[in-house]
Amino acid sequence: MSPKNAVDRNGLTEQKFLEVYDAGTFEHPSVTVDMLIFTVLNRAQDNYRKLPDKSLQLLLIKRGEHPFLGQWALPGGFVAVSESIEAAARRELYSETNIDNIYMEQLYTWGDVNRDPRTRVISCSYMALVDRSTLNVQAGDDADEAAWFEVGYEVIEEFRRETADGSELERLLRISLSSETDSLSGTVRILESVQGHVRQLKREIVESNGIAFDHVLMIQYAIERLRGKVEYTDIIFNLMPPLFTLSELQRVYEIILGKELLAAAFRRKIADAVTETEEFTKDAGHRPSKLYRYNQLRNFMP
Amino acid sequence: MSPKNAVDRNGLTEQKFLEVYDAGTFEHPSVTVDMLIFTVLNRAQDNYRKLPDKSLQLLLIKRGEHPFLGQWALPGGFVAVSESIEAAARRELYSETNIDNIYMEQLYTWGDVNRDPRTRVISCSYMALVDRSTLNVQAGDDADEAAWFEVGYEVIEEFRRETADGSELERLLRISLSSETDSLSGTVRILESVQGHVRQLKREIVESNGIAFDHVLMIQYAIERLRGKVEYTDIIFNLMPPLFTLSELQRVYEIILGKELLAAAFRRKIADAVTETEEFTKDAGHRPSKLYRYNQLRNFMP
DNA sequence: CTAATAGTGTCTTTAAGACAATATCGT
DNA sequence: ACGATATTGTCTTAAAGACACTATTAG
Repeated sequence: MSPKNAVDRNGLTEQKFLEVYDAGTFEHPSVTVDMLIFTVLNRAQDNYRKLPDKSLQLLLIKRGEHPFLGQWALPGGFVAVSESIEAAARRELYSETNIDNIYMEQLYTWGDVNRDPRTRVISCSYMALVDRSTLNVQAGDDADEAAWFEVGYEVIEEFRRETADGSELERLLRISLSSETDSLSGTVRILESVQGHVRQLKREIVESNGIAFDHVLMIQYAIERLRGKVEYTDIIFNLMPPLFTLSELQRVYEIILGKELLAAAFRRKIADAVTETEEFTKDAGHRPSKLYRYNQLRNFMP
Repeated sequence: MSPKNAVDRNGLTEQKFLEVYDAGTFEHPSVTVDMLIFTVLNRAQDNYRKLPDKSLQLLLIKRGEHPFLGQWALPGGFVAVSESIEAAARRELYSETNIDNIYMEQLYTWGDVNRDPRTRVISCSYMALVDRSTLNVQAGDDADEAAWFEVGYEVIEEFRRETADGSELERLLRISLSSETDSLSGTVRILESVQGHVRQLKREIVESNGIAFDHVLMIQYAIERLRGKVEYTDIIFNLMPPLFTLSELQRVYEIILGKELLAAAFRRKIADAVTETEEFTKDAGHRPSKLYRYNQLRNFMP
């Protein structure tokens, strides 16, 4: 801080300045948080004694109000003036899950002028990763209807165009969300352009089916981030129960990355992220599998 | 959107709802953008015929008002209600540099309650990377004094602590900023904790010397992001002029990453990110070097 | 010639990919 | 024994690190 008696160009000391300062001089936007709460769920297999299939799930809330009445939206709410954004996010997260100790990270702040038809709303999106086994409560404290949706993510088109001073890559991504009762979907266009050496990226909604606001964009962004981070951080263990088999872990990697991995290489790679225990799975109808836990002592930054 | 005649739990149609909706019911925070504008500068060498040294530079503005009068701050300003956050960032960027086509990306939104002593201000930080050779204007349209600061970044301490249900890694990072006339510095503490399998990260200012607000945090975050992205994207070419030598490019990598690279391996690695031209450097006092340009056709996503 | 940087060749080390082979359970 | 998954071994391929060697200029 500057010395207490220093004066600014208007001849004010700091104390005088703060007294005079009027925060309400012009109109402010509203600020909200929107939560992307992901989990991994075991789906029972119809088949003989196969391993349970896993799926990535996202929590959505059915809107009981205008706008987008009846559509599904990310859980979220307003940031109070006396509350940090992160505190608001934690509050929302807790109100949906009733759990405290959950991994959460800020993703992106969405600031287009007309993203909310009511008024100017800026929304800061957060991603949370929960181990489903700790979630006994069926989410939703409030009267709102909440449900888990299985997430599908697919690149449906991708092509390059030449432009005046460079080129452009367009990708169309399809997000599909399905709960026990509802089936939603959306398409996002991502435009990456290079002009000279300057690269720019634009993201826009092509189509949104039952998903409120610009939340498809947020969902697409979150999945992209999750995919990216899974490769160079230990973020994935937030989705795992305390004890897990390497095959389970591999499956979670596979559903997030959207591709199959080779068991041998996979095991080599994550070897020092996990610690083996003395325990095994049982009654599986096949060879038991050793249980592992996350190795906390692993170096955070490689 | 829901059908036009649908009614919500208060029996309102969407049109009625929007008419009745009152945006000004409660107090809103202010929202600003803060710009981290980076450049690479050639510093002339005192020595015989050595290559010019390079340094990473950041643009700061000297505050002529309370609070933090006389200290240096990131350029930035309020987001108007009728303007997207990104537009506000572009506007600020243009007003400082007088250039239009600049690489810019959103970094993080800082939402602590007391980050600004005047009132509640939420700030969204953006990073911009400029090729210094296109910047003929000495930055700063407004009356404010602007200056480029050379950026230093150093890990000064790092240790692990065992806690109840896990462990904690504490790192102390020192940021130093020096212009022709001023020398600023700050220390940031980063605390990464693991409890069970849940990891959390906290960032706080230990000390800030001549740097206004919480801008040391923003600077530290930006450098971290820049370092990270330089390794898996082509972001670095935004800092390069249209034509450059591979040695120059390597030096820029080195100052950003804060470590030396081996020339042979480096050349192999970036081989398909660049295209060679027929031109060479001249009058260098040593063997001329071939000039390259950025290869736009490179696959954006590997 | 020398100082300085540019650029290449190649051997070693490490990591990733591919795939076969072996192990162990419930029925 | 069979179906299913678990786990290891090893050969191949690709990338990164290390370092020596050759090339080209100004003075």
